[in-house]
Amino acid sequence: MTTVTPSTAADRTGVSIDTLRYYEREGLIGPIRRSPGGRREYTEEDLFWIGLVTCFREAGLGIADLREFVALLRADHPPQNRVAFLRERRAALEQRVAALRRAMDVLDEKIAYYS
Amino acid sequence: MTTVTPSTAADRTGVSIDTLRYYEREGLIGPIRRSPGGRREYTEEDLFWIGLVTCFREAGLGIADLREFVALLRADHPPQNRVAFLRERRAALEQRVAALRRAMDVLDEKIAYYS
DNA sequence: CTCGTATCTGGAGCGCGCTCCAGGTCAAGA
DNA sequence: TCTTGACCTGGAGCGCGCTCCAGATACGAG
Repeated sequence: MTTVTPSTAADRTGVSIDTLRYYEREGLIGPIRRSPGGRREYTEEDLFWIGLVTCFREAGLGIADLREFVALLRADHPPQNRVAFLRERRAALEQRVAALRRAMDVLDEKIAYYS
Repeated sequence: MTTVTPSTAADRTGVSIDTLRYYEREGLIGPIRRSPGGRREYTEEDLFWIGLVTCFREAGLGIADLREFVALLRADHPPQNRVAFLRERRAALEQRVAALRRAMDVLDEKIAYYS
């Protein structure tokens, strides 16, 4: 399996090495495989997963949310609450979109007023 | 002019008294008028403005952004950059909406997969 | 006037999400 | 072999946005 060094992983995901280690400590990614010498070796799957985490972070989900999300999506988890949890998260994101729309409406009004 | 005590202002805006004072210190609201004894007296305009600030905070704008926003909207400001600034903020909010949509798409995919 | 509650100020403390640092290890090139 | 630079760990530090606290003052009800 072809793997990649920490600095390359950082370059390719846009996430700093420190943050990658932080995410791993927090259980959001990995655990990442190690070389005989103890260095991390990121697989393509790892990079993909980091992309998912980044996507959710950019959407404003907190570390604790993501930890729960990860735990739920890891294959070994009993699937019972999965869909409910996912729907709940989706609804929360919709709330955030609504808040953004309200703010944008205010801005539009001000823009119209000053134009 | 009818005014309102700090605790009433907090109740009506949903913002804690401490946070109201914090916002005032940071220049996001007020300065709030004082009674002879030194207590704050919030006018209806103050409450309305607090609502605006809250709206933007909920949309994820930072304190520094809001300070700039407030400075720009306060009547005495030269109007030259106003509209540009507002449009810029609007674009930033649109970016955030886009990030949320990406995350929601991922969730939808997972929901479909597990349903 | 007294009591109790609300409010005042300045400043400390906190949770989050990184970010940085010291001191040491590993590994590729000259 | 020696040097150089990427990487390791554990832990400290930081900026943000509150939130809480101590000690003092204001003020309405009885």
